[in-house]
Amino acid sequence: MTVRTRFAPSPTGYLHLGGLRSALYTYLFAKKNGGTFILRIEDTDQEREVPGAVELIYKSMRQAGLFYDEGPDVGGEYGPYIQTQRRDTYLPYAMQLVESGAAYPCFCTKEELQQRRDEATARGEQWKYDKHCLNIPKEEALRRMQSGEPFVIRQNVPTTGVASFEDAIYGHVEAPCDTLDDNVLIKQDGLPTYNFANVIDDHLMGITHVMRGTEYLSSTPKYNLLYEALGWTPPVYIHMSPVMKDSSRKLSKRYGDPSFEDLLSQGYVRDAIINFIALLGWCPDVKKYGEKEFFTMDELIEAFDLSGLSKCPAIFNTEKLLWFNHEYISRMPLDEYQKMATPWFDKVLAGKNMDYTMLSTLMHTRTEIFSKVPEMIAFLAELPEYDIDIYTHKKMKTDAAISLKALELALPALEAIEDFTEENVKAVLMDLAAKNEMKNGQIMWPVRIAISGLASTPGGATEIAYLLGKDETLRRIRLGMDKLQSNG
RNA sequence: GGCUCCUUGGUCAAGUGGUUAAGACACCGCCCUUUCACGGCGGCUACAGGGGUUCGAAUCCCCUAGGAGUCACCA
Repeated sequence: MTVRTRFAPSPTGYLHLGGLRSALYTYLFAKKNGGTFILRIEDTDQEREVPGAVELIYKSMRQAGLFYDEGPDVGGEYGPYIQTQRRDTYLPYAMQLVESGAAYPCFCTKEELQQRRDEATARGEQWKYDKHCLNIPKEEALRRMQSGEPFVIRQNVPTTGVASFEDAIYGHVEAPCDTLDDNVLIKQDGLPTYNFANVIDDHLMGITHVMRGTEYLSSTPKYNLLYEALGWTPPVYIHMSPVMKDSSRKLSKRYGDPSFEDLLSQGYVRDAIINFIALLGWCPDVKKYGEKEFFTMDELIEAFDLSGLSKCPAIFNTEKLLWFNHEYISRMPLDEYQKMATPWFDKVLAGKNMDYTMLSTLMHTRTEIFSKVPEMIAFLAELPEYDIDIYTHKKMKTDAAISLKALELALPALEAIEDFTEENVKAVLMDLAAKNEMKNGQIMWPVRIAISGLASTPGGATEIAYLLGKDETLRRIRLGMDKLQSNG
């Protein structure tokens, strides 16, 4: 049997991280088994549809590297892959169920339902559809449907017994039928609800493995009843635990939690996000992969196995993502780094004519996330205000007096350099330390403080001096000397 | 509230009756070093609680507690 899986989002906005992870696992499972990965758009709720969301999904999937074999914009033999474009396929199946008694038309208005629901609530009862319209004789019901009276079609769930299914992760799951409601299958607007569309489309599209979030765990027994009534074999169900913001809240845009797009624009790199997300709720077989935690997409495909999926919700924690991001950035080739970093450099250094290649070598292994780059290098554009206390450093054996001396020595020495390269600056300053019997740090530390104004910087004194250029370096050293003198 | 599912350190997690209960991130030391970062070494912290079953339980069963999901003409 060829594996066919699908990712079936509804176009209500951006691709959130929970959705991204579901899509990733579904993709990995298909590819691992040499199967087909399908994208299907579930847009049966026309009111919730957000304009442009479908295109956003296509774009995000590609950015994430999740290439589907079949889908609305790539075609396939089982299309269309947008449910509203399949609107006529659902009713005949619903009528087949009506015919067999597994479903029935319902003419109750929303107002009537609301009233009965309120009454039930007032009596302290749990509301469930009361099968009111199940009592209408079939001929009368058909006549009313044909006469144009508004109707919906409801699933006729048995009142006794249990409904169940087998889940690849959670095992046997069952629910007493009397706790299950007669859900609407076909809405008044003629479109199916998720409860019906997922069954019909998964079957029609030949989906062998249904992978989705655990929010469907408790309604899946009902779906199996539908498969049964239709005489179809249910797919293998694989329910995936959610991604949480904290122990009690799911990740959601409503609370400002980042989407995949947001993460990218903040300067997280794609492969780091994918690697991190993959390991959030799934663990590769330790026997085969040991402590390995860096995986390319191909390696994820190779390693993916359902037995590594976790049953419990995982909290999305940016600390580790940040670490992955740092690692991925450090490992990328320098030129690639420079290409990615340039727009961020430009935010504070545009027009400064700075050596971006040199800057890149300094920032390359120090960049955790690109959005932090501008503030890390802002001191190059403008010397920040600083307190002379930072000239004092115990380990470097520096204080204000030594620092002043160091700057006094450094100024003419640097001034004398013709070709102001990093190597030359370094040679001069090291030489200075040696000749004056000072520790390297006693020269380097004060110079770096004077030209950066910061206790810690990407790169040391010599690299920064080179980046700033001779004039600016000398200007900042003089400023430092002034500061030290006036406070001394 | 009913139903369903879940519960190993702060976080991600390994573990499927016998382990000194891995590893990673974070955090804290120390080393390296012209700062920071990187790197190296070391440290801290966990089986939700209570009952069983068993020679032996994080692993099996029950109860309690906590959490999540669901109970729409949303998906």
